[in-house]
Amino acid sequence: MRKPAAERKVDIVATAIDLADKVGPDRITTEMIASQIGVTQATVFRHFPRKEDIWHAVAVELTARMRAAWAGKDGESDDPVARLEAAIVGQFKLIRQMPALPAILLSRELHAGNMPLRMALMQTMRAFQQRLTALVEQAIAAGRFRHDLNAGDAALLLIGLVQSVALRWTLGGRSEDLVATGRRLLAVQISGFTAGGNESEPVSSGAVR
Amino acid sequence: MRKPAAERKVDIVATAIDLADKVGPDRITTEMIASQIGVTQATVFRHFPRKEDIWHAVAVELTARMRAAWAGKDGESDDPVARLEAAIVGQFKLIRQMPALPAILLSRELHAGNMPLRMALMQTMRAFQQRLTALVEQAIAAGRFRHDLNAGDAALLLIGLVQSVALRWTLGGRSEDLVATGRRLLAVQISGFTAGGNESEPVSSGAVR
DNA sequence: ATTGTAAGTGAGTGATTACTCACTAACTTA
DNA sequence: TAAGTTAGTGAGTAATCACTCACTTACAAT
Repeated sequence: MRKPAAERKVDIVATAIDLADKVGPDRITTEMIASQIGVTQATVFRHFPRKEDIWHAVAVELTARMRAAWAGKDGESDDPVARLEAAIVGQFKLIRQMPALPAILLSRELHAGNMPLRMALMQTMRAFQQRLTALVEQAIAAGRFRHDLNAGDAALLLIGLVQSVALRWTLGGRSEDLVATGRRLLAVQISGFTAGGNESEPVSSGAVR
Repeated sequence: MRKPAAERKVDIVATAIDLADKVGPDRITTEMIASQIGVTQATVFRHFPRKEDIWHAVAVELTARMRAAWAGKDGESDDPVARLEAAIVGQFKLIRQMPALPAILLSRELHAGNMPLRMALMQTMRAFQQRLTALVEQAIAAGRFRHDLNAGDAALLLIGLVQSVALRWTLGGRSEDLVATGRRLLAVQISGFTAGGNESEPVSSGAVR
């Protein structure tokens, strides 16, 4: 089946992401990609002259999805804590949907000798951090979080929460419910940020999902 | 220089760990190891018949060091919070000393098709988690942490803290001071666990290092 | 000194991999 | 329908890799 280049490129990127999950980002060969799509290996090189180019396209795709996952949704709440939760749960949902994400972001394929790409990824991370920092600041200003809380550090703890829950989920064979576990730990973390009554203030118990 | 097998094996394992940091765990070739030591490639195979055996030895070495790093030190404090801090700062110090550790623990080399090894690593992780959980429980019992804090979840947050700080340090070119950053965020995290006065209770300000 | 053993080597081998290229077949446009 | 363009292919190639093996050299014990 002959396809226009734009579609084939999408195929190749999607297949690379899929294989990254199955065999690991650095184990992917152009032959694997080709045979899974149902074309010959040479076809892959017609669309991406160097294998490295595939990874570049993958990175573009992933950063776009990550940004979309934490961006404000349509029916945005005016409660900063709820928005904070939404941004983080969004990441969990994205990872559940694309389990290869952590492995790809950490892979040498994207980092080794690829400064520009590396910088682009780190910038995306930093953007996420800034978004979280801003939300924490709003929560502090609204009196929902303690005033002595450092917003930047709190944001780093939240990012760590996402990373570590995702990591444990991946290494643990993905048996547990990523979003549920993430939500549970997020509640614990947030209760530590919360001002005044420490008494297990329930965190946005709404039926999300 | 001819060496007894025991020493050469140590050489090879140490070189593998060193190279894992420089080029990445999955990029290491037996030729790299050999030439860095100053022997021929065939020599490597005399001591480790299969490359996989090298990774097995590396894993044994690493898990031993990790356990040592969180184990109770000699002059053990009786304050559970101080011991908690010591266990975690110990991990930061270990990673500073062996920066390849995170990369190796996450590498496919150690996970792909190596169930027993995978299980052993996860058991080490679980042991760390249990140690932290126990310490958190003690801190709660001692009235230092909130009573409504779930010890297991708190331990997971602390592990996430270690993982994410180490990760950011690695990806960020190791420019910042890992132990200092780790200590700072640990203080923020612990202040969220702390009972009663939330007012930035300073965390074990002693001159540690 | 002789001999047995353990460490090291040189020179391979087959498998895998990214990448090339001359050529063909399928769509598109005139 | 003729001509041009774009996607796809078959058959390579050079490089790299883990691994092998017959052989040599260093060392220790007798």
